[in-house]
Amino acid sequence: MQRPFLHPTLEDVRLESVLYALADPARLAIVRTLAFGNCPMNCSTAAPDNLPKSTQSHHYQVLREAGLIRSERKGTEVVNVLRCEELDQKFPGLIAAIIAAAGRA
Amino acid sequence: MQRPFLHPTLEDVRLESVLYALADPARLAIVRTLAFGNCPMNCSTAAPDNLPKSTQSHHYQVLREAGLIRSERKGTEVVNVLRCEELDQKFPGLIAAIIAAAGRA
DNA sequence: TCTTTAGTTCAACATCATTGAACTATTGAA
DNA sequence: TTCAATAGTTCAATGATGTTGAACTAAAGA
Repeated sequence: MQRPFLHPTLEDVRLESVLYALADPARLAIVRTLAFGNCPMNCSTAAPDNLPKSTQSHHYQVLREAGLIRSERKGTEVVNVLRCEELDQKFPGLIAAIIAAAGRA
Repeated sequence: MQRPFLHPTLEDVRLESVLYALADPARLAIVRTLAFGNCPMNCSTAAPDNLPKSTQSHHYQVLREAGLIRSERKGTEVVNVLRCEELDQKFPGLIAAIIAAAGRA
């Protein structure tokens, strides 16, 4: 058994970390894919193509530690979901506005 | 006469750059101060205390190039305003959500 | 047990941020 | 005018971060 992932509590989620995490094009793309897919998705599926696995892994870690996603091991995969309801409770309208804004690029 | 500041057109403003600019605590503080002051404000006034001038200058450049603020020289000062109406046109609700979210920290 | 799959960790290198020191432009006073 | 003060800018050095190939691990399936 591998050690489980650590996720910040909603209280510990910081706005700066959320913005920082979403300021990267690859991570923003992952979040959009999770948002529109609205179901758990493994890492490679939600990530942009041609992104090296080690880079992918790093980006998921940043998203997780910022509190944007929740990850869980399922067999050989890691499945991820957006923590949107929680985040919207803490930062009303923020994630929705960012995802909408990302749609215009 | 010093060379004038360059500001991206609204069209050239990229979401990633906006998020990146606001992911820094000092820059977020500057933006909040400009938002609540709702009038042109010089650099030192809007910046957090004890921030070295060269660092300040760097942060204003990042905010300017991201399209968040508009700067103009007035005598020995540089006065800055938030480009909020413009930004809200391009990214509806985004800046408002971020400023509101920043208020809860 | 062996192989495949999916992801992680490590280490090296590249890129970027911070800031002291020197500089510039403008203003106001003498 | 000249001089000093004010407000920012630029440069260069250092420190902190991001990216990624290579080696590794854990689970699943043949």
